[in-house]
Amino acid sequence: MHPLHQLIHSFSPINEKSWQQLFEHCEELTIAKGKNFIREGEKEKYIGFIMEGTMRQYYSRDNGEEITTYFYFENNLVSSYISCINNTPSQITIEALEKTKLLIFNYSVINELYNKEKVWERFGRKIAEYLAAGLEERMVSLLMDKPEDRYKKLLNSTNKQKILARIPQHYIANYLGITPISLSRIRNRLSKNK
Amino acid sequence: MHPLHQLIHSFSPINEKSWQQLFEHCEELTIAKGKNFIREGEKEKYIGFIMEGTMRQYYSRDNGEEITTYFYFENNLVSSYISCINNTPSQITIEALEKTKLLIFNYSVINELYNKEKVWERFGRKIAEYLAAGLEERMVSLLMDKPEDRYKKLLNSTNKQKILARIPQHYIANYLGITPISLSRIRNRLSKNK
DNA sequence: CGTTCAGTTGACTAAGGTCAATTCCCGTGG
DNA sequence: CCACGGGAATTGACCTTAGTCAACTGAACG
Repeated sequence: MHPLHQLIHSFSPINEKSWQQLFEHCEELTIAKGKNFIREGEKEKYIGFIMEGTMRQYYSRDNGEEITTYFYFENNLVSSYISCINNTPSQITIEALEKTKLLIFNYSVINELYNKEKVWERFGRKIAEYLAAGLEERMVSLLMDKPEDRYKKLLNSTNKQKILARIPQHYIANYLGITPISLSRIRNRLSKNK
Repeated sequence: MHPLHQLIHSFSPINEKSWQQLFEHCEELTIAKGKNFIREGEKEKYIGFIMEGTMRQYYSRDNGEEITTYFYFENNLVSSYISCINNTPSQITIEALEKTKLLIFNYSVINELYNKEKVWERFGRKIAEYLAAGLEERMVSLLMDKPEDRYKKLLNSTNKQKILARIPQHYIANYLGITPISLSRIRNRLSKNK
């Protein structure tokens, strides 16, 4: 089973025939380190599935400062999901942190599948629910935990290895909502206290 | 058209017959000021639709401190959505800030409708997408904006009237991620600077 | 080698948190 | 109708912690 088919299947059982309807519209795309998959302001809506590589998603402030909000690894779906569902220009940019191989398809394809078959509609629901649950957890952590606690949680997360090994520290910092300098101090503090 | 039917219809067109399948499982419930609709740890999953009243949703810390994460008004759906979709005990409590009239139904009802009809599955998708978009916006604001900015955004929001008029300030404060004392100072600062 | 950029460290600033006292508001009961 | 009680909001003094700015180190890469 194709890894993307497998991922989709884990949300909503999709048989081979239905899967082909998506797969026939997929293309491969390789993005070099430092290049973008999706750019802020863009209207073309693509969904990507990471075969190999690492990406980061960020918002830009007026002054050009970048605020990282997410990291993606192998077997993750990447896209400016909000801009797809609201049909608005993307507010985010998604950049490859290493050379990244993607399987991509246009959002309009998935949208048509939503119309065609109930199992695809269910897939859309499950994905959105999964996303909402993740966002809620993240939001609550930002409200309830101190930066230091959030860093500790990250150290205990299942993605720990991947994140710490493959993501530069200053991106992790603003993913946690703090400055790189501050994260450096937190790490210093933690290493001394035990 | 029943106000709940109307709300559902705005997400996914649902005809009278389909609507009745939900409506026949609805009950009315009135909750007195200060009483809870949903309690932390609870497993029974109900969805409510506010006919009249105001509610607030909060998480509890170990030390008993409450962190308010959302407010609900007339025509809003209220529930521990995450616990419904993950089928886990609720982490949140939803409390009536005034005497509140609800129309309620069990999540299992909606879940069966998801199985029965595609239009209901679509409704589920749209609701989840709507929720995800709202959560993302909120999360980004917590990452990018200073508390003062978040308060200013609240002052410009469409819900401004409702929130400021009907919600005690100390709940607004921790909705913004700050202490009531801090919010008081921010208000003071803003009133002096113009 | 030197250039570059990530990460650390130090000195200082700013802003929110904490604790405590005070005032304000509002509903209740005498 | 007024006095009282209690919670909400404000204010002041002080503390803690993250932000800012700048200097320095060190590793990566041409």
